[in-house]
This record gives sequence, structure tokens and C-alpha cells, in this order.
Amino acid sequence: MTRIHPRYGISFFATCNSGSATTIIRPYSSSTSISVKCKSGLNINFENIKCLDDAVTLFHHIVSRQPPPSVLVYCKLLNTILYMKHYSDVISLFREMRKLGIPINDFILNIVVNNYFLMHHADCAYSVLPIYLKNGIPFDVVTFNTLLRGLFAENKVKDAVELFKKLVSVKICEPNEVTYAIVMNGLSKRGHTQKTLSLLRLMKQGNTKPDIYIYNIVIDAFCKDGNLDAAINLLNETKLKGIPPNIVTYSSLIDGFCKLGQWEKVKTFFSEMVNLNIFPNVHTFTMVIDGLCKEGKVEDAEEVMEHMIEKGVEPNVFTYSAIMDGYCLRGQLDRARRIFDFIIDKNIQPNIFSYNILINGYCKEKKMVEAMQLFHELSQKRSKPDIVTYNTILQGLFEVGRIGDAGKFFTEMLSTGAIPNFYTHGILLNGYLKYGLVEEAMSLFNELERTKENIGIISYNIIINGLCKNGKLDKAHAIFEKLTLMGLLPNARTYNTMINGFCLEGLLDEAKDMLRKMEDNGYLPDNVTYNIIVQGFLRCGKISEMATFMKEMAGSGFSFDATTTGFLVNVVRENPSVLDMIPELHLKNKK
DNA sequence: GTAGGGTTAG
Repeated sequence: MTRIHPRYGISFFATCNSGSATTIIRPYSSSTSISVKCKSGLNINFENIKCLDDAVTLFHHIVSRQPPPSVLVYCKLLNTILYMKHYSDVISLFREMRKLGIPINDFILNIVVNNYFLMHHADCAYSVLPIYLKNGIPFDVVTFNTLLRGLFAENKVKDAVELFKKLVSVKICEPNEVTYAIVMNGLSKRGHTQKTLSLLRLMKQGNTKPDIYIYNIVIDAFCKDGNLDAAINLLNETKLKGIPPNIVTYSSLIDGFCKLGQWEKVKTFFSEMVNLNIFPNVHTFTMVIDGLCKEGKVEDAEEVMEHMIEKGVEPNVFTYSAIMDGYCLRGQLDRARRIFDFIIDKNIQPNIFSYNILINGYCKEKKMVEAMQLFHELSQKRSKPDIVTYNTILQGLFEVGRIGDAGKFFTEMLSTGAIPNFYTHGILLNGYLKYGLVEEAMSLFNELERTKENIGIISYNIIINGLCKNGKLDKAHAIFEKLTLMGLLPNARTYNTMINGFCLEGLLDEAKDMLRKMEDNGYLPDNVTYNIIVQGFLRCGKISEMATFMKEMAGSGFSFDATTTGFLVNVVRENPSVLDMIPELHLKNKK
């Protein structure tokens, strides 16, 4: 008897003589679009499952069938529901399977483990492991890979590394390339480049040999660290070992050089790649375009985009977003908005990043009406505002002095369930201190110190700066001194902030001491340092000392910024004889 | 299992 089901197709309920599935047809690349055809003719097209109801209905139809359908059908079904993100339903169906005594296998259990991680229930994922044992199902490498991927996704790095070590030492099963890739990627993305490299070296000693995926992870980690020499060494190593580099390898290197602004090297590697018949794709071109835009060379970026189109590579939403950001950084909001509207016309949907870029552009230009309008537009969309959107608007409100609205906005943000991150707290601290709300800032700061969450050198720099600006130099200095005791290293900005703090109080000797400390700790004074000190001299009317300092500054290739120039103009206006004390200024002045 | 984008400090 054959019944016709509107969704599942004609033969879905056809009588099935054997439970075993014999053919898997993959019509499309998506994991959900798979047909399972049984010997008997039971034919389920999973692509026709459009919603949870469809899947559950199908489940209840197949559980009652005799003879029972293959376990593969249940695998596909659970995976389909998992793909729809109905995680709790995967679990309840799995429980129902167990209750009905439906046989399970390693695939089913791996899906359940993966599902628990997607639900952010690492503990439950672990609780599946005994089910393997009870049912005599051996752990396979996929089980461990799923566990490891889940642990990294949950940011449980220690647990993941421990599990991996156990896997290697106890030899429960042999880790494969994917296992190494998961662990190495998890470590490299958290800044542990050396540990990632160690694993590559460890692999060489074992049975699992590194392939290009593995090399790419390490090469990319070095590129992200700006250590291009190390990355190139590894590139040469792949060539020597006869592992051909691919487009990902070259894209990582090109991105690394773009971020360092080494455009000649970018060209060199572009040619090398093309000579090897590896052609740049939309990722590669977008990296170059982004690098150019970040340097303010949007016109050059547009040219690269024309070039890629000529080569048959279509720009995508990433590419256009990079160009939008370039225009926003130059304050050319109209151009950015054109691009935004243009891509909509081209049927390319702007994503959360495109929105955030444009919202940030408006905020930086203090156009909060437009920014809020986009925010509300985004709220209606499927890709809701994320933490970056909230941070951007929050910063914008503080920037224009709407402190009350910033507070309300923050509360509103919390009510949507958004979780404040490192940036959020930095923005709040800076916002409070900018408007003299020292108590609010300190109470938040103390809370952050207590929980040790979302706190780092940047938070300390913000607090030190804010305290200095609010006339609390002593307190700022005490926090600065505390840093080293806590094992948190001050960076160049920390020193500049302290130097500025001393200069603001006219304590130039202390400022100079701090400058020396800065140099002792390996930070050369930069343009900001020099400008801070010059402003300090000017504030105290110490013109001749400033003149000496200026000569040193000019010799090191530094120059006055807008604030210092403004200071100087005021000083000269009040006391023109200053000009006679500094002959170099005459030249500058005439210019 | 590998590559591209957005938010904080001097």
C-alpha cells in the first residue's frame, strides 16, 4: 500500500521489507538535503522536512513501522532537527528511542554529544559516554573530536587539553588529523601560538602526519601574530615535504603582510601564488581591500575590487563591508551609505557587520539620530543587534554627552539578555570617568577586579587615565604601582597615561622619571609621549626646556599633533617673544 | 579540521 504524503513524497510510507539503508544520495552540499532509500523502497527525502513538526511527525511514523527502519534514518532525522537548532527536541526524541528500545549506534551517540554542546551543556555531553560502554559501542575518534570541539566552543580549554592528553597517553583511540586540527585551532585562536607549534612538532613524531590543513593553522597563527618570518619558514617546510600549499596558506600570508602594510611583499606572494596556479578568491581579495581601507586608501581598494570583478571573482558582503568601513573611517558617511543601499539593490543582504560598521560611522560623526534609526531597523531583522551593536551605540551616546540615555540603553541591553563583554565595560568605565562619575566607575571597576572577568591592561589604562583627569593622581599612581605586583605588565599607553597624569599636575620631574621607567621596560617613547611632554612644558611655561626637547623630537622624526599645535599657538599669541627662543618655530609658523 | 569584517584606553 502506498500513501502519499504532502511533504515527504510519494513512496515515504511504502512498505519496507528490510530495515537496512543501501543508498545515500547527496543532491546538494547541505547536510540536510539527503535522501535515504531503503531496499524495500522506503524513500525519505530529508530536504522535504521544513519544520520541527514535519520531523516529529516523521519520527512517530517510522517508530511504529515493522520491520523497523535503519538506524541511519534516525541519524539523519536527529541531525536534521539539530540543524534546525531544536536541540531540546533532539534530546527528547533520543530519550523516546531509548524507551522504545530502538537500537542505537556510535553515530547517534555522537549526534547527541554534539547536541548537548550546542545546548551549552558540557556536563550532559559527558554523561552520554557511559551509554557507549553500556551498549558495547566503542568510542571512536569522531566521539572525541566532537567532545573536543564542544569543549573549545564552551571555552573549556583546560578540559579540552586534558582530554586530548588522555587520548594520546591512554591510547583509547588514535587521534587523527581532524583531532589535531581541532585542538591546534582551539589553542591558536586563543593566542597560544607556541603550543600550537609544539603540537605540529609532536605530530611529526607520531603516526598522524601533518597535512596542509594543519600547517595552515600554524601559519595563520604566526601571521596573526605579525611573525611573518616564522610563517614563511613553515611555508618552505610544506614545500620541502611535498605538501602543496593552497589558497588558504597564501591568503593567510597575504593578510599578514596587508596588516603590516608591507605592500611589496603582498605583491610578491600574489605572483608566487599565481605562478603555482593557485588563484586568489574572494577571501584573498577582500583581505587586500580591507588592508588598503584601514590605511585610508579606499580609492586603491575600489581599484582592487574592479580588478577582481574583471578576473571573474564577485565581491560579496564582506568585500563591500570593508569598503564601507574605509569610507566611515574617513568620515565619508554618504559614500558608505551608498554602498550600503547599493548592495541591497544588488540583492546582497547587509549582515550584522555591515550594520555595525555603518552605525559606528554615524556614531563617530555624532549623528545619533541616523545611528538609532539603523539600530531600530536592525532590531526588526532576523540578524538582531549583537553585543558589538550595543557597545557601539553606548559609546556613541557617551560621546555626545547623553549619559542618562546611555544608562537607559545599557539597562535595555541587559533586558534583551545580551551579555556585557570586555568592550562594554571599557566603554562604561571611560564614559563614567569622562563625565566625572568617579564613584560609579570605581564601583564597576572594583566589581570587575573582584570577579576577574572582562578586565585587562586596557581597563587599568582607562581607570588610571580617568583618575588623573579627575584630579586623583595619587590614586592613579597607586593603581599603576599595583599592576606589576599583580603580574599585569603596563604597556606603552599605560606609561603615556601616567606621564600625562604627572604633566597635568605640573610634576615634570616625576613625568621624566616615568619616561625613564618606560624606556627601561622596553617601550620607546612614541609620538604621543613626546606630545604629552611638550604640552606639559608649555603648561608650566618652561619654554627653553621645551625647545631642547623639541630638537630631540625632530631628530627622532616625531612631530606635533593638533592638540600640541593648538597649545603652542595660544602660548605664542600671549607671548610672541617665545618665537625668538625657538628659531625652529619660525619656519613652522610661516608654513 | 585551515583564510576575510564591526565595539574600549594615551
